[in-house]
Amino acid sequence: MSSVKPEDHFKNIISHCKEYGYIFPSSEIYDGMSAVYDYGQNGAELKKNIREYWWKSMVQMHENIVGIDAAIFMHPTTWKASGHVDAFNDPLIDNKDSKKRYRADVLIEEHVAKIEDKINKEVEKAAKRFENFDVAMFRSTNARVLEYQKKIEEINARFKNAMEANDLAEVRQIIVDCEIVDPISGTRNWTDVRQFNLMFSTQLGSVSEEASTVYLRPETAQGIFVNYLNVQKTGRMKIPFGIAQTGKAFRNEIVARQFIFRMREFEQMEMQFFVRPGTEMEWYEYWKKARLNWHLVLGLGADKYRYHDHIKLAHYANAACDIEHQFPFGFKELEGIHSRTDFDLKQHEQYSGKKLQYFDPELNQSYVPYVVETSVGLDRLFLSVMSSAYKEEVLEGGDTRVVLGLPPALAPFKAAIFPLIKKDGLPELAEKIMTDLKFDHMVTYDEKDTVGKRYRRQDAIGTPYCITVDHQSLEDQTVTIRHRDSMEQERVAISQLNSILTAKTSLKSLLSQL
RNA sequence: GCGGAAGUAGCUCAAUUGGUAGAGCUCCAGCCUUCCAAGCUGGAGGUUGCGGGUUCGAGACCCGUCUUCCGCUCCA
Repeated sequence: MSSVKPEDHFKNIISHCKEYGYIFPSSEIYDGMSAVYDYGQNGAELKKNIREYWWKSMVQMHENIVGIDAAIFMHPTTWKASGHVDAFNDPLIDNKDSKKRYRADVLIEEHVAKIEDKINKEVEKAAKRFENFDVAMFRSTNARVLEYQKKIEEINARFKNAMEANDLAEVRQIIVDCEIVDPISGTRNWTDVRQFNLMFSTQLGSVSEEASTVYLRPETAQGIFVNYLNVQKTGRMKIPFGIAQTGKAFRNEIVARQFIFRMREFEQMEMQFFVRPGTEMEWYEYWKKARLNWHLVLGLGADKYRYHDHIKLAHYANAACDIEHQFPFGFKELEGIHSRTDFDLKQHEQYSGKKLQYFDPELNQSYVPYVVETSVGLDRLFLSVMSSAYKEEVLEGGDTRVVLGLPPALAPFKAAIFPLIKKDGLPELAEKIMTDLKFDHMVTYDEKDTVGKRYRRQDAIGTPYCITVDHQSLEDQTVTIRHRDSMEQERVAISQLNSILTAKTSLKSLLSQL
């Protein structure tokens, strides 16, 4: 480990990503876009390799999982059914003194809860005072309780009307009228209520009068749910089975930061596993384990991963956990495993009017399947790999090197091929080796500068092997192959290079450990 | 969104109280021929994030704006 401070460590990783063609700020010549990044020549390769590792581990390695590629545009009703139109619309309000931001609806709900507490206290007090206490009678007759109850109903009705009418000024007025104070500053110095719609919307249709509002999908999962029956029927899928998908999703985050950790445009890799109701917890446990193992096989360090079980569950889930990874800025969510019950399919049944059931021949009955979801952010995964792989080493003799210890199967280039010197026919032989290997492997060629410099350049982009052609190569058709991590060399026959690279750098080397 | 810090070459950073924008590394073309970044010669690369203002003169001072980092907040 280096002695670099954590915040510098993260900065260095970001700089390294830019300097070596992994990640650039988007539209940088126009000053960039907040929280939008572009993948460069090496980043695109690494990202593609991670995606492929995921896809093959899901689709190719499981006979009962198939992949789809749904459109980003979906029928607007999809998002009503999924709950995103409502749940993704948060009215927010700031307190000008404490500078804290709150969800306006939460403030009002908490205020209502406080009044309910008061009712309960009245009931408790009365219960102590009277024998043969009739709670229901007390609640329906006590003047003070009735007054509280009336207040609650008034507030709830006002709030409901305000939200339905999208009247944000009225929402603020409710907060003012209820004399709600900021718990921190204790003041009522509120800003206006503002609506943050976390879904991006756009217009479909070229003529504005005929155009309708569509959303850029905030998750890929719904593309799977709306196609669940198509895939089940045409693929003759038998429960339990899964549908996998990778693709872009979009969220208009209020605050999007920490490099590519939270972006407004990002790529998800999701798999929805359809199971018989009642068996979902077994499958939830199965995928929880399987997914952690998938991460561990990357070899970036077992201590960098941990589970985080959700206590507060989303509206659709009956169990949920995250796999967290230790990023330079702490343990953060990398992947989510959720038992989503039959919520989504039931919702789509209701909104579409189509039956989304499965006939189970073993049970001889039809049902809406339960769903266990695994959902991982590809960009986060990229950052987890990059930040774990980045090392600043101090070598014997005091000089330093920056090396990306990428898993060889994920590295953009599997090998670099060098002539030791740029004459005596060495470049010609090196280029011939290159030409032979490139049908099967991503390889690169370099003849500039001393060979030591070239090794370091490859270390910096994470190339696991460097193949050097020297004078001996011309005589006995052997070359040296130099290992990135140990910097050790061995001499091998040119004819063996292809199979060596296949054995060490193909995805099979990872998939076979699952 | 609020508070703090910052923005000068591809990267890391200089530039005295306001007085001609520089260095190292990288990169490119050669020379040299050596298995772990360090030899030699030459070269490219900047309206100092952007826009105003003060001044004889602004990289520096003032205002606005954009972007990034840290903290708060948010994350179905």
